[in-house]
Amino acid sequence: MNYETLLKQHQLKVTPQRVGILEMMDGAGHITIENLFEQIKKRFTSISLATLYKNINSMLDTSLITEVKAPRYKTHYEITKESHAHFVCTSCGQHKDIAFDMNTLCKNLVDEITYEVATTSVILSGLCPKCKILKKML
Amino acid sequence: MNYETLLKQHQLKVTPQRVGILEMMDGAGHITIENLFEQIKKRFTSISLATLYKNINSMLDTSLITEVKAPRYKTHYEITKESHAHFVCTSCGQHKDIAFDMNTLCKNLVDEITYEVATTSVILSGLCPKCKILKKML
DNA sequence: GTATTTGCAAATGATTTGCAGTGCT
DNA sequence: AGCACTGCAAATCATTTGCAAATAC
Repeated sequence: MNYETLLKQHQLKVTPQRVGILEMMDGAGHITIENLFEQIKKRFTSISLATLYKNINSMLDTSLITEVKAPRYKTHYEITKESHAHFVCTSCGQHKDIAFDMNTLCKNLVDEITYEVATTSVILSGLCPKCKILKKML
Repeated sequence: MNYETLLKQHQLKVTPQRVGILEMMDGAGHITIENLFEQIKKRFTSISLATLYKNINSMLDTSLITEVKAPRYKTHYEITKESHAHFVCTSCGQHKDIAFDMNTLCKNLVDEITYEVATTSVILSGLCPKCKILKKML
């Protein structure tokens, strides 16, 4: 993925900090502000948390990135991609993407004449395969 | 709905504050901490925000209530009920419940042998009928 | 009577803002 | 050059904690 192009497509100026944020977010899949700040400080020693928030907000405003707010967990951020569901493990906290046809869901869910669905977010939580096995061994 | 019974069923002591919180939450359908505090102060003049948070947390811990975290909106709380989706209007902020068969969704979404889905949350956002019409009139 | 809950004040955590200096196009 | 972005410090907003008095059971 070319992060510079991505930024320009969303009417945002290309700065090394922004490119770094996108690289790390993409590498992690989805990441919290806290983890993102820890990571990014390694490369940009003097980056400020305020800059991180400002950039996250600009990128949200232009829909370059998406917020994932799962019940009981800190907000995660990810580069906007195809409709998908999120699975959050209640034991290890792992977030995993799950293929999911959101368009079909919307058609079934909402009468399209009355509601106009723009964005959707599906969050499941429970036990991932690893934690399911670990729990049995206790 | 009998709030005292509901509290007892969830191993929580019955206090007037807790009953009041549940009444207001039930009346509103789903409500933010901020709005809940405004409302509840009218009846319990000296209630503290700390008490509100403590109670919200106890009720979450016992699953008496559920958190609804929609992207771009403040967290809402609701009394736990049947699986349903939420529709959030991006124009007026209205939250509306939508009937939704979550069990069927889960079966399709996740291979049940590997993942164990405990809770699900579906959030849609877009324009509600009222705002859709208003927008056309501009 | 004992354990839990309440309310207050203070602490902590998360996010935003203002402003001077710097960097992108 | 001009406007947007960065980094710092301070402000604001959200949530939690400790403790003494009050309340539930």
